[in-house]
Amino acid sequence: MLTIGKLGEAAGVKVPTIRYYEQIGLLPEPERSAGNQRLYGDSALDRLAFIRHARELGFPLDAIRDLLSLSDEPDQSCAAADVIAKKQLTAVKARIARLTALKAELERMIAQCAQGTVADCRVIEVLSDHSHCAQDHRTSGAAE
Amino acid sequence: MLTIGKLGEAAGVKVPTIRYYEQIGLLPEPERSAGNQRLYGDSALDRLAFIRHARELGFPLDAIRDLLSLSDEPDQSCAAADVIAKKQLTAVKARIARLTALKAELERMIAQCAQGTVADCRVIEVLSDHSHCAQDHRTSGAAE
DNA sequence: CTTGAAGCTATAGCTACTAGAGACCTTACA
DNA sequence: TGTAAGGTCTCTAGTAGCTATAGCTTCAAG
Repeated sequence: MLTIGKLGEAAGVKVPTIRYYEQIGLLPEPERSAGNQRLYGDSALDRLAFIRHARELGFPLDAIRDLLSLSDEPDQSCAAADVIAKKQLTAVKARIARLTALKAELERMIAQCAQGTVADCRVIEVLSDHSHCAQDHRTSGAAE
Repeated sequence: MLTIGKLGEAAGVKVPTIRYYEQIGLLPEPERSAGNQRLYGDSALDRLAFIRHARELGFPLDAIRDLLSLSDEPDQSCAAADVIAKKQLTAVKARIARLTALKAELERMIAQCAQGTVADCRVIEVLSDHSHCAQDHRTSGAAE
């Protein structure tokens, strides 16, 4: 049996975050010790690790909730989980594309920024001029 | 003179967001019409475009505030702006690396997810197992 | 048996917006 | 000149996903 601190350490999740996940119903209420402290078994660790990795993959908590409900009822079709994963993959690809363009923009900004005064510095100028925009700059509004 | 709606359209920023930026002091209070509606000149458009692009580049509002204060006093050294941009570049690079690893993970998940029941589906298994983690998975905690 | 770390609840705060209510202004057209 | 549509006004509250604080209790080591 793990205390909340040990569980958090094992899963790489901060203690208040675990309590938050319990509060919003992502984690079930655990057993308590005689002194009212939470005690977790291995299944809680698995579940929390699942949540953590899904968060790192960019899944919103609602999607994670869906995925967990699938695993809680394992006779359902896999198609639903597959749909969620594919949707996330699309979003991840879009983010990579956008960040790559932004990286180029930042690099150009830094290259143009001589070590003079701000008056000579193009960082600000570059950022206020639309004509410098990278292509995908306007097709954004995605889940950030 | 632009109304707030035209300004938002020109800069690609929603109207409530402009009012929000004014509220937190990123934009100065503009002139008003006889009927108390905001009226903006070109300098407001430049400033808002700057903010928008900086946001898209991933700068937090605090960093943008710093950059704006630099451009408001253009005799200062450019070094500060350069430092901010470089810091952002590092963060952007890290995010790209992480997302690329995550993309591979999702692709493998989808490939492994046969169209059977969840019991056969490895989506959840992959996500709860640390040993499947990509390398940089643990070096995160970055600005998301 | 004491001390210090870890845990408890509850509430408030954070970033960067977004949405809604209900009133007012502006403009285009008849 | 009237009116109707749609833009704008202020204000408040809500969103996601946590994080921080206060003030208390419990646990484990020495």
